[in-house]
Amino acid sequence: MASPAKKRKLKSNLQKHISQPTQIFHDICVYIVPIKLPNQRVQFLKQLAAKKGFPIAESYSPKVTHIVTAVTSIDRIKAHLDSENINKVEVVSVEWLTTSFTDGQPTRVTDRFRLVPKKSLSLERFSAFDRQASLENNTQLSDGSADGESSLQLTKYECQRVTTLDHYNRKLVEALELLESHALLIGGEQSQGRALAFKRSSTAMKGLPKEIENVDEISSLRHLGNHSLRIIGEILTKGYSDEVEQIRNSEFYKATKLFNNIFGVGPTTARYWYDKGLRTFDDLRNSEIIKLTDRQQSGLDNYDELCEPVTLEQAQRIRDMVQNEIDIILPGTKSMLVGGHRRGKKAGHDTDILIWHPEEGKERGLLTKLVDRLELKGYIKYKEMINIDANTDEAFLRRTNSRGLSDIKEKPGKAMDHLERCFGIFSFPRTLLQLLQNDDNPSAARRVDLIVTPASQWAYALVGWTGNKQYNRSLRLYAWKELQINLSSHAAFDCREQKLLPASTEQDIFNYLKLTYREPWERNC
DNA sequence: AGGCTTACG
DNA sequence: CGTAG
DNA sequence: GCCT
Repeated sequence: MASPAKKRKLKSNLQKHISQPTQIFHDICVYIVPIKLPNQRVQFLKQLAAKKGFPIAESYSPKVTHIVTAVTSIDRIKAHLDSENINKVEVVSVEWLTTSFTDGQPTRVTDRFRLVPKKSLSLERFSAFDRQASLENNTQLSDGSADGESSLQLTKYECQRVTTLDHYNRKLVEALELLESHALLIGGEQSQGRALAFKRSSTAMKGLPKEIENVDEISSLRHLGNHSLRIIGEILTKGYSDEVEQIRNSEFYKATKLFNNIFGVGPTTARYWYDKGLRTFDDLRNSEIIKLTDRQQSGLDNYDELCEPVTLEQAQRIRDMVQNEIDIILPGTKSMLVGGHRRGKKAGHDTDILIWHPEEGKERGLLTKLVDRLELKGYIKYKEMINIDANTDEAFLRRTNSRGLSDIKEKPGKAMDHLERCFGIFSFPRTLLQLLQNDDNPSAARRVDLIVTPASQWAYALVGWTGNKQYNRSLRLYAWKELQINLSSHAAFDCREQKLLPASTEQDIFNYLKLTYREPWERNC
């Protein structure tokens, strides 16, 4: 235990300018739980407490009388303190501390400040989370506001909450997504993480049950830190963010974003071209130093048509056409729209079709035949085939093992040369309606993904290909971190039990993962 | 200070 | 490096 | 960038 004098010495540059308290409240001892509070905020509160004469404990001990926390679950506090024995201690919100500072003395603890167990949240979109959070006996911080509205809370993982296409903070989400996209374009090891953090703040905003009017409403929410809150605050107060607009209008962002929109061009290539001084598509076409890959050339050639939104009706027509073909090739084969359209999007950037046969193994060789037929009909402008062979299952288990777990004896994989996926640029005749709107062009180029799955992997393929991307990332991270389950779009492997988890429905997978089932349209993170 | 989804060409 | 949810 |  360091003495107060020693501590003050350690933090001398922080605290030397702080005046001595006029009185010290010896009958209390405050412990600030350093969870969910930015360290800066914790330090600030501690300084203020010292100044105001509030004894602060550096760690939890029996002498503590008030536990101050920004978290909303009593159980999380118990877990953090590794002690159930906090019954005689007041567990209060940060608001209690700040109110006490304002009063100049410890404020009487009322329910307004306590972490109170409460069953039903008033807002439907959080009620599903409540059920999920039954792992952590649900409690909620009462904010005591006059209108009686409950305080907001966010789950650790996006897959634990409902996120729909409709939400209340479009402007804020748009800004945060732009920052994410900018971070990706800048690139570098550091930026990947920053991009993910901005993505998480944006999905956090999508998950909120109402339009935010003041930063204070969300300042203690998970995933919203200094930077995101600053941007949000700016937009709330003056309608826009200087930082965001500066990026949006920058030459770097405009050019790299444009290049990155080309099918086959990722952030690295976009940045490389930008560094070479290129800014427009004409620059690309006229450049003698730039060599386009076949994929990129096709992406550039079809750029305008690929930018046209794919309506649900168009996607359904494409699926119908595919279904007609597979009915001929192998009767009994089924197909369905997945991707954004299954999540309820009315306009997507591509079409994803999942194909399978109820009888395991019958699907072998199907994709090659299907693509051959589509090619003969002239529907395919560009394609890439992705092969999943017998080694895949082995590879899956190898990777699983390399995450630090023991070897697996039994290898379930059996040899099957099995084409799993075809992605490319297809071309379809436009409908009469489309022709009326597009003067000359009789056909429309569309990004299409065809995915063939064995029946045994259908549920995993369905979850994976329904997405969205962020939902999948959160689901897989959650599965691994919380349950030591390795999840992919083929299977799930439980590393504790050392066994694959067979699933025939999406619900089976949610059950394995101890998650509340989410409808596809609730997975729009 | 480390981690950030997973699997394919 | 790129593709996909 | 944000969480642990």
